[in-house]
Order: sequence, then structure tokens, then C-alpha cells
Amino acid sequence: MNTPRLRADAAENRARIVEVARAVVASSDELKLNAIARQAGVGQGTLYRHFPTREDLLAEVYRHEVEELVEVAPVLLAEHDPVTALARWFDRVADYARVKRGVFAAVEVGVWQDLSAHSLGPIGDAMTALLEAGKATGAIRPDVDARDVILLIGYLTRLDEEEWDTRARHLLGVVLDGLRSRE
Amino acid sequence: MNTPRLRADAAENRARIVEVARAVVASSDELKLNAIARQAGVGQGTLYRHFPTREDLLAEVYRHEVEELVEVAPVLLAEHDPVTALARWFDRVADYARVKRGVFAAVEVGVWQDLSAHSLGPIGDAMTALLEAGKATGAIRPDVDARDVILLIGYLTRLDEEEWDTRARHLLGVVLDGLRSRE
DNA sequence: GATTATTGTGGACACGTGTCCGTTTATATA
DNA sequence: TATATAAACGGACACGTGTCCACAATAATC
Repeated sequence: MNTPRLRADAAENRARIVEVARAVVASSDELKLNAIARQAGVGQGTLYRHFPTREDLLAEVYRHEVEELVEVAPVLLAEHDPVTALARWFDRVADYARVKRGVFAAVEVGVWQDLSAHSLGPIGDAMTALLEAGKATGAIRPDVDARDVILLIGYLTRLDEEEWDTRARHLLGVVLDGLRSRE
Repeated sequence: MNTPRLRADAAENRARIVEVARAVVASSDELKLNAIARQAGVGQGTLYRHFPTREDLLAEVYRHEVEELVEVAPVLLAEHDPVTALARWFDRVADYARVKRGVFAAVEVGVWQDLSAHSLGPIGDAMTALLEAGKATGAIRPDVDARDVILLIGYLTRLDEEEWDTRARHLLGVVLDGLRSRE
């Protein structure tokens, strides 16, 4: 399924790149592409063919985290009303984003990829599910979509450590209010 | 007042850098710092001493535009109710941001500078005035400030040309709703 | 196993950013 | 005008990004 013919050595290299990247990110949250290539014992070109942009690599590195976010969405919807579920989900995103800034980039690329295709990818679908549930009950305004939400909460990436505490959660609340229907 | 001793040649160089930068930005909206230095006939070091970051240079390049935004705020407040005034002001910002992406960076640096000092700078004051007016009538929630607004509308810089039309204005509306008091 | 088309490789290269520091130049003083 | 000193200069340098392409390895075919 996800092997549309991949040469053996290519797969090895790819795996090694991801492995090294994960290790580097885990210990420093930094990601210097050329350093990854060197440590993985491959050339720059090889790295860039496997992962054309830094975001593509981050998406792979943080795939587990993103999958967790995808999976928790329906759980939250089952337990709470749609707006609360969305709020809780925002909290999860913020938790990840705070510790590992790269997670948000991974989420971002997940929603942005396939702009041409109609698919949003799993993460986009998860966000869409949350929004649609809210629209169905009339709690969320009908004219917003997953991309809108990504754009609005993107400020999380530009917040530094010290402003995080005072602004991150607070502004998620403001955004949430903006997403609600005005009765 | 703004000349705490500045050597003659330094002033000349500074002026020439800004002049060149303005010309370059006007014709392409791009700003390659080393190219500016070369065209202005100064070394890289000189450019970086006058403008430590690219944003500082942008702030100077777009000073007129930013001043216009500062001045229009009280006018809008005189003509409209606070929320409408804020909405109109957002429109102005969006107009600038669309044509010249750098304007928003200039606004951003204007509000962010002097984080240590309590002053927000003129642009921050203008935004604050709009927000305070709204808080006074109860239309705007009391727990938001100028920095919050900058963070929220920062998505404008990450929007490309084709998504602009469908999302920029629309999301400004969403943000505005988030800023309103929930009655 | 040899041949061949194709896929993948890797490192040199061009570019932009930002820093550092030895040298130059303006200005105050005499 | 000569001198001292502090301010300003400028370009070399180190670094990270991303591209390009001659070459090498693989896997399919005979």
C-alpha cells in the first residue's frame, strides 16, 4: 500500500534518516538538515529527495504524536459536547506544541498537503470531524473549515516560552469563541 | 531628540540603506539584506549595525504606512462604534498586508518592541485605543490586549495569494467575533 | 550470470544570513 | 592644524538551506 516500489537501499536510507532525526529532535528540539544527513551517513541530496521540505521530515518524525491527535478526536466527541471536545482537543495540541514546537509543523503540513486533492489527510479529517459535530448542533459557525483553524491557532508556533503561559491557553479560548455561532 | 549623537557619515549611510531598501521593496517586495548592502555601497556589518534584524529595516521602510495606520485609528473611532472601528481598522491592515507583506512585519515589530519597557510604541497604542474603546462599551472582552490581536491576525503573513481571497477577510471576522464579549 | 533501464546517491555548489574584528574616519580637544 | 579617541566601517568568514547532476547501485529481462 505504502510501498509503490521502493528500492531496498532507498528504504534503508530513509529509515536511517528518520531514526537519526528522531534522536536529534528528542534531545534538542532542533533540526539541522545537513547535520542529519551527515549523521545518517547520506548526502544532502538523498535527504532532500526523501523529504523535500523540513516540514515533510518533521511530519514523519512526529507521526506518532499526530496519530494520537487523530485518534483522540472521536473519543473526545463521544465524551463531550462538540465545543468542549474541540476545546479539549485544542488543549492537546497546545500540550504538544509547547514541548515540541515541531509537532505543530507536522500538524500543519498534515492539513495543508494535498491542497490540490480534496483530501485533507487524517489530521485534517479529525479536525473536520470536530468542526462538523459542532456545526450539526449549531454551536459552531458553519463557515469555517480545518484550514481556517490551523491558520488561527498557528500563533502557537510564534510564542516564546515566557509568553506561553499568559497567552497560549487564553487565546485558544478567544479563537474558540470566534468559531462559535453567535446566537 | 532622535539624534543622540550620530556621526555624519553614519547618518548618510543609514539614509542610503533605507532609500535603497525602499526602492527594492517597491519593485519586488523582496528584501535580500546582502544585496541591499551592496547596492547601498556599504558593508554587511554596517547594514546590520543600523538594523540588527530584517524586521527593524522593514519597520523603517514602511514607517509611513504604519504611521497612517496609527493616525486612522482615532478617526475610525470618531466615526463608528468601537467594534465597527476595529473591523475597519483590520481591513486597512489587511489591505496593506496583501500588497506588501512586509507591512505586517513592520506592524508586528512595532507592537513587540520594548517588551521589557511598558511602552508598546505608537502602533501598539493605536491598537490599544481601539480595544479599550470597545471594552468601555462592553462590546469587546476585557481580557485581550494589543499583543493578543497581533498574534491572532498574524496568520495574514502565512497566507498565499490564492488563499487570500477566500480566507483573509473571512478570518478577520472570526477573530473579531472572538474578541467580542459574549453576552 | 550478463545486460540494461531505471532508480537512487552524494557531495560540490550557489545563495542568503548574521557575526566578528582589524582598519578607517569623523569629531572633539588643544 | 595636529592629535587622540571613540564611533563607524566593511568584508571575510562560518553556517544552514536547497539544487543539481555525474555517477553508482539495484532489479528486471534475457
